Amino acid sequence: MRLNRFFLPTLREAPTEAEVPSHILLLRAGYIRQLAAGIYSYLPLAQRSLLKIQEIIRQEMNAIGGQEFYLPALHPAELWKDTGRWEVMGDNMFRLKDRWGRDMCLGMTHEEVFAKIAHYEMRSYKELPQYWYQIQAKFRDEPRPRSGLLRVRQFTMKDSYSFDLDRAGLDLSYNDHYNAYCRIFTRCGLEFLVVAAHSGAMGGNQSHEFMVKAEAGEDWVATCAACGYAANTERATSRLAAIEDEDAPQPQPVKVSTPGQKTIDEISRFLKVPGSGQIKTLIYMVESEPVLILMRGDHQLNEAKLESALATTVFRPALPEEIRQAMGADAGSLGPVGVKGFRIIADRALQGRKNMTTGANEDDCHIQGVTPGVHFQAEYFDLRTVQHGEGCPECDGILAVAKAIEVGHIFKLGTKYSEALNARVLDQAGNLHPILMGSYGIGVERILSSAAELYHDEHGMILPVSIAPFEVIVVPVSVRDDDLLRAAEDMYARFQELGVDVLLDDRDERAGVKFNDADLIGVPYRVTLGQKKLKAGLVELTVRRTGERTDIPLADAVARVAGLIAEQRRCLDDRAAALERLEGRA
RNA sequence: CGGGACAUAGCGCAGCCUGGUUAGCGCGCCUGCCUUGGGAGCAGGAGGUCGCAGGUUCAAAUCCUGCUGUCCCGACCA
Repeated sequence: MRLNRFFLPTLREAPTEAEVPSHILLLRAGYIRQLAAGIYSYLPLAQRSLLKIQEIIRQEMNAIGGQEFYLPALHPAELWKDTGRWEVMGDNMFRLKDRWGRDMCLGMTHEEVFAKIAHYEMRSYKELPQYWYQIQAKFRDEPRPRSGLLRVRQFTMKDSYSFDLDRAGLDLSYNDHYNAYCRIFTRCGLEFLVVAAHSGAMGGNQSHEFMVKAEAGEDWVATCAACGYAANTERATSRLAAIEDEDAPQPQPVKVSTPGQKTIDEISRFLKVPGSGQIKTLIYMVESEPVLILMRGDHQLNEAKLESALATTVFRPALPEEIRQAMGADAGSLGPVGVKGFRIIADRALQGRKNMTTGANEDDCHIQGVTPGVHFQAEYFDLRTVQHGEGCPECDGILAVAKAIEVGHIFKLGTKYSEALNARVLDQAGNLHPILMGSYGIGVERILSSAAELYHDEHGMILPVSIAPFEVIVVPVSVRDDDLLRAAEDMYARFQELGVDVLLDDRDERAGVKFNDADLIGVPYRVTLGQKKLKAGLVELTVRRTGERTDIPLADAVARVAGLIAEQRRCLDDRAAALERLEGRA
């Protein structure tokens, strides 16, 4: 491509609406422009990069036997009503009506549509397993789009679905996808980690997320450097230091006056009791019934874990009026002792504790000497969010908690959708079985954004060669010098002959402008042609990642750079292949 | 949905508090000269419904009300 005719609207300054590095860079480098909140146009640079990412995904999906489909983005409501997700998805779903007033929606994901096809067409276990995938736009009316392409309302997802007769088959399908995903992200040049994850609204019972550590991420992952334990904090557990409580001085709790003291910290100071010696009482409305949730004072409730414990998604923190009506006191003076008629669930960290402090259900009063199991009964679950620096649950190591971007997520769905949509096959014995499904997603734009987050400097992006929109840029420092221009044109033509994605900066601009643009858009290699060196038969090669510059003979420049690019690609491919051996499953 | 902020030229901003004739600045853009190894220099020029709609006023970018849009902080997900 000739830059002279290429649409490259680079910005010298960062637009104010952008805060995270990838957003700023993608805007500045002329990759994207915003159309509305969370809706972006992809300009030629972005499109080139995204197509390369999609091609890598295609190759790896095809390699495990995946078959590419292309399903509608526009769905009839009935399909989603059949699985109950018409209601479950709530305001996150874009809804519309057709001219006859029929309810329609834009697809948020495609379990329903694929399962429907399976329902119509799959009859026998002999047809299984199947891996079906597509690369398609998804629509989600996010409450808060943000961070450029990281959280948007329309995005491109590679979604695949596996169909198996039984559990063992699903396990194999899941592993195939697990391995394919490792290869995909590796070939895209990302450093990533795989973590145990919460299944959420998707249903199913096992899932992993593929995470790229980055400040701009919206997820938190807990990892142990010692044993490799890794989990989303929605799932992560940790080893807590044991606490030896003294026996309470009296058999019954004692009420104390705590005027104006509401928070855990205030009580700590006022009563000289650390947060770990207190019971924090939260009231949630669960399917419109108040439920008491008890946490150790210094611990945080994790709503994803609460969802698992309650086995419902219909809950929310109670409003102040609801709290007063249920408990007879305001938040800040609540406790489980003497409460009747409400469900009480408690975090496991309270099990075996004694002589604790909590609210008395009377404003400005607390009680001390409370022992779980003696002064109140509760159902125990793991409900707390792990904290940085706590002990690893699987070894003697220490957990680190870091922010991360979710680039992929794989689920074992089971039969939720196949049962709802009646996708069944006959087994060998002639019995009907609902098909076991798996669901596997990759956020295509998030790969690009993650790369930009991971690899940039003050000059711009430094994209991996496998996903960079161009592999090399040829820069004659002046196009008014015929010799330079001719040499550059010649080099450009020879790169093209070799199938290298080459950009020729034939703009009549000063060298500095060209260098800055090349740096900004993140082209991995730059060949600079200047008068002096050219007379000596030399050109300059600059490696974007390292900034390293070397003079090389004009005569071998093309072969040399093409070789470097191929070597870089091979390096990523080799790493992907090595992963496969490591897992040894696919 | 709760909380906070912003909206003036393509981008970044000033002006608004304390209303007043032609709304400025930097970058970018166009023309010419000059320059050509890290966003140069000189001269000239184009470009604005001051987010929208009402209101107050002799007079509104400026004050008031409503709306819309965008961003940021909390609950959802690729």
